[in-house]
Amino acid sequence: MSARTRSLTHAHPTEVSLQDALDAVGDPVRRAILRELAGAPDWTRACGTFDLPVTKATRSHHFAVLRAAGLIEQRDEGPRRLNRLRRPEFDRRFPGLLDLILAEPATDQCGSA
Amino acid sequence: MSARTRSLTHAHPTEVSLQDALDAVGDPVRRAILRELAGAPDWTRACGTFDLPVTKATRSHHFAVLRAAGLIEQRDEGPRRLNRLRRPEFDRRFPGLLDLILAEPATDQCGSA
DNA sequence: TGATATGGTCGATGTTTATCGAACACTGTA
DNA sequence: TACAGTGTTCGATAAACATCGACCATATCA
Repeated sequence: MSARTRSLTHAHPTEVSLQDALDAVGDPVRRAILRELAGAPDWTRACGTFDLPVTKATRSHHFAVLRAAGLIEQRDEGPRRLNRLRRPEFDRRFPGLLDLILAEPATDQCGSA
Repeated sequence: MSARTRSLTHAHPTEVSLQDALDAVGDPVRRAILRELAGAPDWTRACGTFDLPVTKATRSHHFAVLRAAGLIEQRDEGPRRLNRLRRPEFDRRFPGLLDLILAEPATDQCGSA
Protein backbone atom coordinates (compact mmCIF):
# COMPACT_ATOMS: atom_id res chain seq x y z
CA MET A 1 0.00 0.00 0.00
CA SER A 2 1.61 3.21 -1.11
CA ALA A 3 0.96 6.57 0.48
CA ARG A 4 -1.07 7.54 -2.55
CA THR A 5 -3.20 4.45 -2.30
CA ARG A 6 -3.74 4.97 1.36
CA SER A 7 -4.99 8.51 0.92
CA LEU A 8 -7.55 7.31 -1.63
CA THR A 9 -8.99 4.84 0.82
CA HIS A 10 -9.98 7.66 3.12
CA ALA A 11 -11.46 9.89 0.46
CA HIS A 12 -15.02 9.04 -0.43
CA PRO A 13 -16.94 10.70 -3.25
CA THR A 14 -19.05 13.71 -2.41
CA GLU A 15 -21.77 12.99 -4.95
CA VAL A 16 -22.43 9.49 -6.25
CA SER A 17 -24.68 8.96 -9.25
CA LEU A 18 -27.56 6.50 -9.15
CA GLN A 19 -25.82 4.68 -11.97
CA ASP A 20 -22.69 4.16 -9.90
CA ALA A 21 -24.73 3.02 -6.93
CA LEU A 22 -26.71 0.51 -8.98
CA ASP A 23 -23.55 -0.77 -10.65
CA ALA A 24 -21.88 -1.26 -7.29
CA VAL A 25 -24.87 -3.07 -5.87
CA GLY A 26 -25.47 -5.10 -9.01
CA ASP A 27 -22.79 -7.69 -8.30
CA PRO A 28 -23.60 -10.64 -6.01
CA VAL A 29 -20.08 -10.75 -4.54
CA ARG A 30 -20.31 -7.09 -3.57
CA ARG A 31 -23.74 -7.61 -2.03
CA ALA A 32 -22.27 -10.46 0.03
CA ILE A 33 -19.59 -8.08 1.28
CA LEU A 34 -22.21 -5.53 2.25
CA ARG A 35 -24.30 -8.09 4.12
CA GLU A 36 -21.32 -9.48 5.98
CA LEU A 37 -20.19 -5.97 6.83
CA ALA A 38 -23.63 -5.03 8.12
CA GLY A 39 -23.52 -7.91 10.57
CA ALA A 40 -20.40 -6.69 12.37
CA PRO A 41 -19.44 -3.56 14.32
CA ASP A 42 -17.58 -0.82 12.42
CA TRP A 43 -13.83 -1.24 11.89
CA THR A 44 -13.75 -4.88 12.93
CA ARG A 45 -13.49 -6.62 9.58
CA ALA A 46 -10.42 -6.69 7.35
CA CYS A 47 -10.79 -7.36 3.63
CA GLY A 48 -9.26 -10.80 3.90
CA THR A 49 -11.72 -12.03 6.51
CA PHE A 50 -14.72 -12.10 4.20
CA ASP A 51 -16.09 -15.41 3.01
CA LEU A 52 -15.97 -14.95 -0.77
CA PRO A 53 -15.60 -17.34 -3.70
CA VAL A 54 -12.96 -15.21 -5.47
CA THR A 55 -9.20 -14.67 -5.28
CA LYS A 56 -7.69 -11.73 -3.43
CA ALA A 57 -7.11 -9.80 -6.68
CA THR A 58 -10.82 -9.88 -7.48
CA ARG A 59 -11.64 -9.18 -3.88
CA SER A 60 -9.50 -6.05 -3.94
CA HIS A 61 -11.29 -4.92 -7.08
CA HIS A 62 -14.72 -5.30 -5.48
CA PHE A 63 -13.71 -3.34 -2.41
CA ALA A 64 -12.46 -0.54 -4.64
CA VAL A 65 -15.81 -0.39 -6.43
CA LEU A 66 -17.73 -0.27 -3.16
CA ARG A 67 -15.45 2.50 -1.94
CA ALA A 68 -15.94 4.54 -5.12
CA ALA A 69 -19.71 4.19 -4.78
CA GLY A 70 -19.61 5.58 -1.25
CA LEU A 71 -20.84 2.35 0.27
CA ILE A 72 -17.85 1.60 2.45
CA GLU A 73 -14.98 3.41 4.10
CA GLN A 74 -11.58 1.92 4.78
CA ARG A 75 -8.83 2.54 7.31
CA ASP A 76 -5.40 0.99 7.57
CA GLU A 77 -4.65 -0.76 10.84
CA GLY A 78 -1.14 -2.14 10.63
CA PRO A 79 -0.95 -4.60 7.76
CA ARG A 80 -4.72 -4.94 7.43
CA ARG A 81 -7.34 -2.68 5.98
CA LEU A 82 -10.42 -2.39 8.16
CA ASN A 83 -13.84 -1.60 6.76
CA ARG A 84 -16.91 0.31 7.78
CA LEU A 85 -20.33 0.32 6.12
CA ARG A 86 -21.32 3.93 5.39
CA ARG A 87 -24.92 3.09 6.13
CA PRO A 88 -26.37 6.41 7.33
CA GLU A 89 -24.62 8.34 4.55
CA PHE A 90 -25.77 5.93 1.87
CA ASP A 91 -29.29 5.73 3.27
CA ARG A 92 -29.57 9.48 3.11
CA ARG A 93 -28.48 9.52 -0.53
CA PHE A 94 -30.45 6.45 -1.70
CA PRO A 95 -33.22 5.69 0.80
CA GLY A 96 -34.29 2.05 0.89
CA LEU A 97 -31.67 0.69 -1.48
CA LEU A 98 -29.30 -0.71 1.11
CA ASP A 99 -32.21 -2.20 3.04
CA LEU A 100 -33.14 -4.24 -0.03
CA ILE A 101 -29.60 -5.55 -0.39
CA LEU A 102 -29.27 -6.46 3.27
CA ALA A 103 -32.65 -8.20 3.27
CA GLU A 104 -31.58 -10.49 0.46
CA PRO A 105 -30.82 -14.02 1.65
CA ALA A 106 -27.19 -15.06 1.25
CA THR A 107 -26.55 -17.56 -1.53
CA ASP A 108 -24.35 -20.64 -1.47
CA GLN A 109 -22.02 -18.94 -3.89
CA CYS A 110 -21.39 -15.80 -1.93
CA GLY A 111 -20.81 -15.97 1.76
CA SER A 112 -22.41 -17.60 4.79
CA ALA A 113 -21.19 -21.03 3.67
CA MET B 1 -46.28 -10.66 -33.26
CA SER B 2 -46.90 -14.36 -33.12
CA ALA B 3 -49.46 -15.98 -30.85
CA ARG B 4 -46.64 -17.29 -28.74
CA THR B 5 -45.09 -13.89 -28.36
CA ARG B 6 -48.39 -12.33 -27.49
CA SER B 7 -49.06 -14.79 -24.70
CA LEU B 8 -45.67 -14.05 -23.20
CA THR B 9 -46.41 -10.35 -23.01
CA HIS B 10 -49.30 -11.03 -20.68
CA ALA B 11 -47.48 -13.45 -18.42
CA HIS B 12 -45.39 -11.77 -15.77
CA PRO B 13 -43.07 -13.65 -13.44
CA THR B 14 -44.43 -14.71 -10.08
CA GLU B 15 -41.16 -14.32 -8.21
CA VAL B 16 -38.42 -11.99 -9.42
CA SER B 17 -34.95 -12.14 -7.88
CA LEU B 18 -33.22 -9.04 -6.59
CA GLN B 19 -30.52 -9.73 -9.15
CA ASP B 20 -33.01 -9.56 -12.01
CA ALA B 21 -34.57 -6.40 -10.63
CA LEU B 22 -31.19 -4.67 -10.25
CA ASP B 23 -30.12 -5.76 -13.72
CA ALA B 24 -33.32 -4.41 -15.22
CA VAL B 25 -32.99 -1.11 -13.43
CA GLY B 26 -29.26 -0.83 -14.07
CA ASP B 27 -29.59 0.42 -17.63
CA PRO B 28 -30.17 4.15 -18.27
CA VAL B 29 -32.40 3.53 -21.28
CA ARG B 30 -34.66 1.27 -19.24
CA ARG B 31 -34.81 3.81 -16.43
CA ALA B 32 -35.87 6.42 -18.99
CA ILE B 33 -38.68 4.12 -20.09
CA LEU B 34 -39.82 3.68 -16.50
CA ARG B 35 -39.81 7.42 -15.84
CA GLU B 36 -41.72 8.20 -19.01
CA LEU B 37 -44.20 5.45 -18.22
CA ALA B 38 -44.73 6.76 -14.70
CA GLY B 39 -45.73 10.15 -16.08
CA ALA B 40 -48.67 8.83 -18.09
CA PRO B 41 -51.91 6.97 -17.31
CA ASP B 42 -51.88 3.18 -17.67
CA TRP B 43 -52.30 1.72 -21.16
CA THR B 44 -51.77 5.01 -22.95
CA ARG B 45 -48.20 4.61 -24.21
CA ALA B 46 -47.12 2.34 -27.05
CA CYS B 47 -43.51 1.16 -27.25
CA GLY B 48 -42.77 3.35 -30.25
CA THR B 49 -43.87 6.57 -28.57
CA PHE B 50 -40.97 6.70 -26.12
CA ASP B 51 -38.22 9.23 -26.63
CA LEU B 52 -35.16 6.96 -26.72
CA PRO B 53 -31.75 7.22 -28.39
CA VAL B 54 -31.79 3.64 -29.70
CA THR B 55 -33.24 1.78 -32.68
CA LYS B 56 -36.43 -0.23 -32.44
CA ALA B 57 -34.52 -3.51 -32.17
CA THR B 58 -32.77 -2.33 -29.03
CA ARG B 59 -35.98 -0.77 -27.80
CA SER B 60 -37.79 -4.08 -28.15
CA HIS B 61 -35.01 -5.77 -26.19
CA HIS B 62 -35.29 -3.31 -23.32
CA PHE B 63 -39.05 -3.71 -23.07
CA ALA B 64 -38.60 -7.47 -22.90
CA VAL B 65 -36.15 -7.12 -20.00
CA LEU B 66 -38.51 -4.83 -18.10
CA ARG B 67 -41.33 -7.29 -18.66
CA ALA B 68 -39.26 -10.23 -17.42
CA ALA B 69 -38.35 -8.27 -14.29
CA GLY B 70 -42.00 -7.65 -13.50
CA LEU B 71 -41.68 -3.91 -13.94
CA ILE B 72 -44.13 -3.49 -16.79
CA GLU B 73 -47.10 -5.23 -18.30
CA GLN B 74 -48.05 -5.12 -21.96
CA ARG B 75 -51.26 -5.47 -23.91
CA ASP B 76 -51.83 -5.50 -27.66
CA GLU B 77 -54.17 -2.85 -28.98
CA GLY B 78 -54.43 -3.30 -32.72
CA PRO B 79 -50.98 -2.91 -34.24
CA ARG B 80 -49.46 -1.26 -31.16
CA ARG B 81 -48.43 -2.65 -27.85
CA LEU B 82 -49.55 -0.58 -24.90
CA ASN B 83 -47.71 -0.51 -21.61
CA ARG B 84 -48.48 -0.25 -17.94
CA LEU B 85 -46.08 0.31 -15.06
CA ARG B 86 -46.62 -2.43 -12.46
CA ARG B 87 -45.90 0.03 -9.71
CA PRO B 88 -47.88 -1.35 -6.75
CA GLU B 89 -46.74 -4.91 -7.48
CA PHE B 90 -43.10 -3.90 -7.81
CA ASP B 91 -43.24 -1.64 -4.77
CA ARG B 92 -44.52 -4.50 -2.71
CA ARG B 93 -41.70 -6.77 -3.83
CA PHE B 94 -38.89 -4.17 -3.70
CA PRO B 95 -39.96 -1.23 -1.51
CA GLY B 96 -38.26 2.04 -2.36
CA LEU B 97 -36.40 0.89 -5.44
CA LEU B 98 -38.76 2.27 -8.05
CA ASP B 99 -39.00 5.54 -6.14
CA LEU B 100 -35.25 5.98 -6.49
CA ILE B 101 -35.41 5.40 -10.24
CA LEU B 102 -38.32 7.77 -10.77
CA ALA B 103 -36.67 10.47 -8.69
CA GLU B 104 -33.59 10.43 -10.89
CA PRO B 105 -33.43 13.44 -13.22
CA ALA B 106 -33.67 12.56 -16.91
CA THR B 107 -30.42 12.87 -18.84
CA ASP B 108 -29.84 14.40 -22.24
CA GLN B 109 -29.09 10.96 -23.59
CA CYS B 110 -32.23 9.21 -22.48
CA GLY B 111 -35.56 10.92 -22.85
CA SER B 112 -37.06 14.32 -22.13
CA ALA B 113 -34.94 15.91 -24.86
C1' DT C 1 -55.18 -7.28 -52.47
C1' DG C 2 -51.49 -4.05 -51.77
C1' DA C 3 -49.45 -0.52 -48.83
C1' DT C 4 -48.19 1.24 -44.45
C1' DA C 5 -47.22 1.07 -39.57
C1' DT C 6 -45.84 -1.29 -35.37
C1' DG C 7 -43.09 -4.40 -33.19
C1' DG C 8 -40.33 -8.81 -32.71
C1' DT C 9 -36.40 -12.02 -34.09
C1' DC C 10 -31.84 -13.13 -35.74
C1' DG C 11 -26.94 -12.84 -36.37
C1' DA C 12 -22.98 -10.02 -35.83
C1' DT C 13 -20.19 -6.55 -33.45
C1' DG C 14 -18.07 -3.82 -29.91
C1' DT C 15 -17.65 -2.60 -25.14
C1' DT C 16 -17.71 -3.48 -20.52
C1' DT C 17 -16.38 -6.05 -16.69
C1' DA C 18 -15.55 -10.03 -13.57
C1' DT C 19 -11.94 -13.05 -13.08
C1' DC C 20 -7.31 -14.87 -12.58
C1' DG C 21 -2.07 -15.41 -11.88
C1' DA C 22 2.04 -13.06 -11.14
C1' DA C 23 4.58 -9.42 -9.52
C1' DC C 24 4.92 -5.60 -6.34
C1' DA C 25 4.44 -2.70 -1.85
C1' DC C 26 3.82 -2.19 2.92
C1' DT C 27 3.58 -3.72 7.97
C1' DG C 28 4.99 -6.25 11.73
C1' DT C 29 8.01 -9.63 13.77
C1' DA C 30 11.81 -12.97 14.50
C1' DT D 1 17.96 -8.16 7.76
C1' DA D 2 14.98 -11.82 6.43
C1' DC D 3 10.38 -13.53 6.48
C1' DA D 4 5.40 -13.96 6.69
C1' DG D 5 0.97 -11.74 6.20
C1' DT D 6 -2.11 -8.41 3.85
C1' DG D 7 -3.56 -5.91 0.04
C1' DT D 8 -2.89 -3.58 -4.64
C1' DT D 9 -1.62 -3.31 -9.58
C1' DC D 10 -0.94 -5.15 -14.11
C1' DG D 11 -1.87 -7.81 -18.22
C1' DA D 12 -4.63 -11.26 -20.19
C1' DT D 13 -8.94 -13.86 -20.81
C1' DA D 14 -13.74 -14.91 -21.05
C1' DA D 15 -18.45 -14.02 -20.53
C1' DA D 16 -22.36 -10.64 -20.57
C1' DC D 17 -24.80 -7.50 -22.81
C1' DA D 18 -26.16 -3.23 -25.34
C1' DT D 19 -26.39 -2.11 -29.96
C1' DC D 20 -27.32 -2.37 -34.84
C1' DG D 21 -29.12 -3.70 -39.67
C1' DA D 22 -31.89 -6.78 -42.01
C1' DC D 23 -35.69 -9.53 -42.26
C1' DC D 24 -40.22 -11.35 -40.64
C1' DA D 25 -45.10 -11.19 -38.60
C1' DT D 26 -49.26 -8.92 -37.63
C1' DA D 27 -52.91 -5.31 -37.85
C1' DT D 28 -55.23 -1.57 -40.16
C1' DC D 29 -56.70 0.87 -44.16
C1' DA D 30 -57.23 2.23 -49.13
